[in-house]
Amino acid sequence: MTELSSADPLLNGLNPQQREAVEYRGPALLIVAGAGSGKTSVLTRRIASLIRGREAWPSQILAITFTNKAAAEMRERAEQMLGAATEGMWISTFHSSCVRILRREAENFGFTKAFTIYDSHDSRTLIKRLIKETEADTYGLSVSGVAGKISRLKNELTDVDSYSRNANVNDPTEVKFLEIFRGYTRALQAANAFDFDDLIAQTVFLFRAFPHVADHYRKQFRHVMVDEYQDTNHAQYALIHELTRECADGTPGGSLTVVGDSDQSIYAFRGADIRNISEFERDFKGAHVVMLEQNYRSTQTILSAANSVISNNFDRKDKKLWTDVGDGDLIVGFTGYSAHDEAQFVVDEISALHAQGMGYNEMAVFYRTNSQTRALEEIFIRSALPYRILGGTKFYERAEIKDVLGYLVTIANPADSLAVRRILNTPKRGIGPATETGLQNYADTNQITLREALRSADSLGLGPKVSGAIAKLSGLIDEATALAESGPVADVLTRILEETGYVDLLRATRDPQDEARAENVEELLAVTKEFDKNNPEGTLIDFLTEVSLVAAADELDDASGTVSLMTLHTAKGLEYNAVFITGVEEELLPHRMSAGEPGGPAEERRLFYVGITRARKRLFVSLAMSRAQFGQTNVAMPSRYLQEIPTELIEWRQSPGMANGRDGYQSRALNARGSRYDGGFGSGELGGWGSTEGGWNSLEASPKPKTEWANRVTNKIRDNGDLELVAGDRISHADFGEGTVNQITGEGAKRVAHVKFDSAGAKKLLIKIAPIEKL
DNA sequence: TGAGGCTTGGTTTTT
DNA sequence: CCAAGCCTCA
Repeated sequence: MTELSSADPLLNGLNPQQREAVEYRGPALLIVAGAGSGKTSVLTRRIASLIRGREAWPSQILAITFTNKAAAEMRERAEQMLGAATEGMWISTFHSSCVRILRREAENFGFTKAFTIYDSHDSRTLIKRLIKETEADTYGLSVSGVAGKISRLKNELTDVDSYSRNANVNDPTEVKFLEIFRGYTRALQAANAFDFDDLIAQTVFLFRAFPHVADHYRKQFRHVMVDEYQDTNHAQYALIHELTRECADGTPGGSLTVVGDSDQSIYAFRGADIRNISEFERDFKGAHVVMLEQNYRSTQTILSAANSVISNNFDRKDKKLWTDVGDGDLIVGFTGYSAHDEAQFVVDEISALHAQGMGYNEMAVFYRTNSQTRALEEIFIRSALPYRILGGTKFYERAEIKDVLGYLVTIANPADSLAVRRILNTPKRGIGPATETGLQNYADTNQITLREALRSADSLGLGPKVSGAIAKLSGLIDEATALAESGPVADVLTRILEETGYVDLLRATRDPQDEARAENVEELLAVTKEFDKNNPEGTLIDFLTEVSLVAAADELDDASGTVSLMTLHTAKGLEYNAVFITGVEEELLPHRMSAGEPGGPAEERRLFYVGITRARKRLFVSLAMSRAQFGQTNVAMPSRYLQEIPTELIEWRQSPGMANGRDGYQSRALNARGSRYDGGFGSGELGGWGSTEGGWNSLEASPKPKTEWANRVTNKIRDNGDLELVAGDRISHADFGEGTVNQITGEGAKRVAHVKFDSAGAKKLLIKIAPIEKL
């Protein structure tokens, strides 16, 4: 081991803990990296110091991240330090590392290196067909239920055989599920395809089944580093274990460095197991732990709020983020009357910050659920503020893109019948479901693939028109396959588009959205050209791999000059000068679905924590008093997490407890220590929030909301609380006039009156807040 | 084969 | 309320 002098530029500007994280040498190292503590910098410097100190060759480094973006960032930073010496390093995501290994080793276990990667949509399509075939829906099995269960099992490394060994054969539903699981596994194998979860799980199975193969990679990767370790699921954990295990010939496993922050674990619902990090020291005996607590991102005010919130999670290693940049501004809180009112606040503050010189791309708005974008978008558009929404429908998930990719997949992997089915009648060429079934049956009886069956269309006794169409399609595939042998991907795609007329057909329709679809396809063509340019040696398979594993078409370009809107989940790993966290309400944050689950509220708290710690300088938290959801307007309660921010750190523009505009007034109830809010929709009571002046109840005295948008929702929010209504009652509504109650549904605060109005028709009203009177 | 009506379900989702 | 998917009918 080479001693690094303290003048080493690699250690410049590092604090003692960071330095230790770079310099420590041993079999296992856990870097507990709080938000904004410079972990990427530490990780890349650690790599650089291994190379510079001649402790490792580049090819012995394996650095694993979860996202392409994180991998790209790490590679870029490593290149800045090491230049060409980074060549040969594996710096990539879990999934692409596994694909790389699987492509090399696929022939060991019944796949070819041309295998397809099924995304979750492909999986569902397949499962849907299996459910239909086995009539499993009559057993209460749904596509999403089965897909979710299969995914969970794979993440736990349970394959069909081990599942069947423990299955309860007396439970017909379980037997049915097993049948589908088996069919699904067979179909993937027959199609020479892996789903996302397989990529990890099959690599683990490969290593376990072929120790000499595993040894090869163990000997290659002497230094394994894993980022965001708190988000690893069991399969990923096992993969890391397998990679760093001792070889059969006694060669010790490589050194393992993991970086993570259990306070930022927000993917438990996807199988991430927080114990992987919290029990790291138990798993890897002699592991060394370094804690990075100094934060280089946020003001002390923001960090104090974050610390205070997260400290409410028990069962965590205590750590306190701190900074030496000073307190900065107070957090600003706002309570809107409605989601639109809240959005108006966000927009107003963004305009003000922009007027003070902050760029739009330095600001971001976070929310818990995608459906919250609607109100925000409306106000952003109306205010002409530039914005973009991250996440949402991904480019490669669009139907038109998947159609076109179906051709490329068919060419690259002829065994993939799912892809063949997709393109069979796309664009329309008269090959209907009956023909498809006929072809599939023919393929099954003759033990050939669907692709091969297309060549025998003549012997199927189909009409001349259909046979001709199949022959033409088959010819096109052959032709394009030949082209793909040597030619660039763009040429293959161009030929397909020409022969099928796909884009022209889209342009010819009257649906205005088809123009956008045509543009998307042309965008894809541009992507292939770009790929060809960047990868002169790249094959069609390489292209498809990249496409499958790149999520959103790299949405991040920070120079765009727009405000970014995204979910709290998407926000992880990002940072902005100003951050708005919206919808900080019970039922939303924590979300109603997770509030009852074990560990749910704690994970939601971490989500809030992640949101808070994204902010560098300014943090805004906002909520609405009423929120429309599923067509109904519900009373919303401030989130329990709001109370966990110390009073003195928030300046309320309009506080939840008292929104009547008296300057300087702050709800004592809101920030009072120990006054735990435990009410909810079902409780029928307002809980601890209203103790000063009745919480939401006092709102009738409020001044009119400042935005005209608020008028869209009734601004006379009142509390009819215990107003008793029964079917047959006559009522009067402020907007709809008089009517008769037909029935009452729901309970407590959620009681809904179904009213037939004399002139306004039938309406459903939330009794608690509707502006109604019993006549 | 496509349009339109009906049902259903509606957290989050790095790959 | 509202989007996606399914079914039905011309």
